Amino acid sequence: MSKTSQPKRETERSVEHDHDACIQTALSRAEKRCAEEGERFTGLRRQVLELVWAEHKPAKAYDLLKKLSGIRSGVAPTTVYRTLDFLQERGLVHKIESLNAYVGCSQPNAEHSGHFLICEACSEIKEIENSKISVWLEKAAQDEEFKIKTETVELHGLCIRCRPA
Amino acid sequence: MSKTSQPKRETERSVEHDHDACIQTALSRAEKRCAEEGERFTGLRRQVLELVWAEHKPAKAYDLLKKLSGIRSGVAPTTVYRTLDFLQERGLVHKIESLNAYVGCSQPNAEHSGHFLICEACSEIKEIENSKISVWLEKAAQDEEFKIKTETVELHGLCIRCRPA
DNA sequence: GCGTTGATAGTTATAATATGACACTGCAAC
DNA sequence: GTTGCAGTGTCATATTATAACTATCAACGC
Repeated sequence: MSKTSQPKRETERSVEHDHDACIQTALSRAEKRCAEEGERFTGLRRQVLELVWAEHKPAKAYDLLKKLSGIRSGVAPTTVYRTLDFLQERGLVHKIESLNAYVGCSQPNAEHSGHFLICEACSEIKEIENSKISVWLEKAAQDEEFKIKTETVELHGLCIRCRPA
Repeated sequence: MSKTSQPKRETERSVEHDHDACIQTALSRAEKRCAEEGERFTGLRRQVLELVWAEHKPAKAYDLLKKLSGIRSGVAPTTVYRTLDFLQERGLVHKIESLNAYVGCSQPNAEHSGHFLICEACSEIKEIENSKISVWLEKAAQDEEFKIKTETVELHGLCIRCRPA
């Protein structure tokens, strides 16, 4: 949560991943995106986004609620859901429907539904940047003359670190 | 719900779709599938499956609960969820994660997660039989060396009948 | 047939997730 | 500085889902 970068912790990811920098990037992108749209990136919104980005894992609304209560007062479920809705509408977080949980969006500039790889073992979530998926799905939908508006694609399984060698 | 086929109603679908036959097919497939696995296809299970299949639309657990209460006694949430779990495990129904609702599975023999087209306008759900989708998703996952176990693919939009000409 | 056993279903309670409606506050545009 | 509205606080409640325990039933060996 600090603005200054911490020494890397040797988690599964950290060898190649400076997560404090990762969070900072997300926050500045959010700031920029809100500015572009004439929306205010308030303290509450920043805090919630920061908490969602705390890990590359799904964050449950009521867990966010608990953590948020630790850093400000007058926090109710509404507070959290309202803020998550705001962030979702601006493409700053995605809801993972199959988990009732939220993750930070790694490419908030694009107009897109997210596509996710979700590890059953370590819970880490990776958003796939593969735009071919949408093209493929469009193709499949066209066979039925169906016009896609939003895509929920959540692939559960084992990530590279958790799958047996 | 009757065993005998009713005259077709002129719903959006019915011109080409005899839904009573559709339900009957689903029920006999379920019966067969349970028999194969040495499971009992009890009255409760049949009633729940029948209710799920009442329409090609997502059925909410608590709506099923209400309807079920109309045709038997001692029905509680547990009753419904337990039965839905049973049916899901045998591939007879799918849960639509993005709606917290259930639909009958149209291809219960296959070992598969479902892929769905969900119309925002009329709520009808169509399960896509396109096996290429899984192949494509596997391919995308392989880039990340991710091993997929289950796929949630729910495409929201407008079906052929509801999209503007 | 009869008792044993395991699966099925009933019962009660409660947890987890999410929304609605209204009031207050403080920033920003004028 | 006032006014208006977005943002937040507050309270109440709806919706979705599970846990733990009990009772019942049906299949099987004897």
